[in-house]
Amino acid sequence: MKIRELHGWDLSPKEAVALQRQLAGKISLNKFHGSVNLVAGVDCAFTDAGKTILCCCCVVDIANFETIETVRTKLPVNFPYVPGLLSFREAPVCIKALRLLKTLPDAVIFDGQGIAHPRRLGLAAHIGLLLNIPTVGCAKSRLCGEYREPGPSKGQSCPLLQKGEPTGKVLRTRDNVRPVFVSPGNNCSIDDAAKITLACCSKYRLPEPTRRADKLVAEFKKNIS
DNA sequence: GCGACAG
DNA sequence: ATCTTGTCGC
Repeated sequence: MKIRELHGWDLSPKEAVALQRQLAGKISLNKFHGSVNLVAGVDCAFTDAGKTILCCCCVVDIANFETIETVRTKLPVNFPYVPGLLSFREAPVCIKALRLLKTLPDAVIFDGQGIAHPRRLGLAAHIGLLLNIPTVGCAKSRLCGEYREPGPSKGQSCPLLQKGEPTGKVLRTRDNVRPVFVSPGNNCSIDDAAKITLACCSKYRLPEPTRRADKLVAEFKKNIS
C-alpha cells in the first residue's frame, strides 16, 4: 500500500515530544463510514541484542478469518524505548512493512495505543496520519488514563478517561480474561475502534490480525537467531 | 521528591 | 520487548 511521509524519524527525544504535540492536532476522530472486511495487524520483535527490530503484518478477512497476505521486514533500531515515544522506535519498520503489502486493507490494528496517550499521539495515531484508512491501537496494558473494571463477559467495556475526557475503551475481548486497551489512531471514532477490534476477535484475547502478526514475528525471529 | 510508565 | 519451565485451569 502507498504511504506518504510527513517527516524524518531521526530525532532526539525532546524533538520527538515537540513533534507529537504538533501532530496531535491533525488527528481525525470522525465516525468512519465504510465497511471493514480486510484488517491488517502489525507487530514487532527485537533480536541482535536489541539492535535490530523485526516487523510483520498480516491481513485478515474478518468474514471468515482467513489470512489474505503476510509480509515481514527488519530495520536497525534507531531510538530507545521511552514510555510515550514508542512510535519513534517502532513506526519506521511498521511503515516499511505496510508498504510491502499488495493488499489494501480497510483498517489497521497496532499493538499499542492510539490517542490514549499523554499527548494524544500513540503509535496507531502517529502512523494513522500517514494513511487514509482507520487505524486502531489495541494495547495489552495501560499507558495512561483512568477506568473502572469492565464486566466479565466478552464485549463489555468501560471508558478510558484522561482528565475526564474519553480517549478509548477498556474492552473485554473474551469471557473472564484481562481486558485490552483500545483507542482510535486516526480516521475513526472511539466506538469505531472498539467495534473494529471486537469484530476481529474470535477465540483469543487479542484480535486475529495482531495475534497472527505476533506469531509471524516470533517465527521470523526464530529463523534469524 | 515519589510513583507510573504501550513495547 | 527480552531472559525462561513447569504448571494450574477451562
